[in-house]
Amino acid sequence: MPELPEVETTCRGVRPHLLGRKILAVAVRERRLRWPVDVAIDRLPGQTVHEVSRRAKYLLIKVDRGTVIVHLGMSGSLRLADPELAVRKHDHLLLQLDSGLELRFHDPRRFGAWLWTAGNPHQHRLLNRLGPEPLADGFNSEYLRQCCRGRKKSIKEMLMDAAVVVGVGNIYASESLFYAGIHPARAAGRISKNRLERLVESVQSVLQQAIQQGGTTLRDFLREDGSPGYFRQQLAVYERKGQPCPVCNTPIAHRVLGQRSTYFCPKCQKG
DNA sequence: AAAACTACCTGAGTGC
DNA sequence: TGCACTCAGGTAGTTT
Repeated sequence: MPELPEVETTCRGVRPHLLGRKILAVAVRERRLRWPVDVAIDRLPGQTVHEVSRRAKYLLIKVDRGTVIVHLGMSGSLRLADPELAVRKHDHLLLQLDSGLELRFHDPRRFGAWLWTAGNPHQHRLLNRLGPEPLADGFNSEYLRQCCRGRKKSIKEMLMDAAVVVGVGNIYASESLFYAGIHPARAAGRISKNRLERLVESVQSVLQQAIQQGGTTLRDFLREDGSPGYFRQQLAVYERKGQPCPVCNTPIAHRVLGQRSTYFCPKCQKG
């Protein structure tokens, strides 16, 4: 589930527990994540955390000799736990801190990642071709128009393309298009400037509201203290097939787009 | 260049 | 109760 709001929530949640803390010990209980856990992670003990930030859906934890790059994948979550607490199934990685707490990475599907770079993390091959942050100035209607010009791909797939804009996954793509009144299957190149402008605003307001609610918990996502995100209650269309549109009461429709479940209101999102 | 599709993995839910 | 099956939030990599 983790899309931008969930990763941002995690980032804000773990940051105060990590900043300035020294890592005392590391236990890699399962190395087989999306890629094998980088062996540099085993050498974290003794290093101090200097910065915790987010780029796209990646968490960046800067320590003495480089940066840990964490991705939550589809089912990952980070949690601060009392080390005495029993380790759960799928707790793949444990970082013992000098505060007495332990950072635990839990990821049933193992699509997450723990990578390392000694240099500038933004130059890392997984990060250096990413599009702008949706909540930054670089993501605006003029930019989006350039991206969409001449493209036949659906606007929803476009929003989910990290080279166009980062952090917008399957849930927030459907939600944003609903608020912009744009049909998710519409060819990206055939949307007017005004409507793209409205889409930029929708993406930003949906993400901001989701961050305020601590993200969306559908199945796996939990915050650093184990609590869920509360944005699920605010979802207008996602996973609401057949239920009334919050605006016009028309039953929400569902179809597959780019092999992903897509939800929309057939009346509010005609064009 | 862009679009289409595959792969990675576990668990929840459904239908027989 | 059990088995077979489908589906799920991400995204790099390969093929068309």
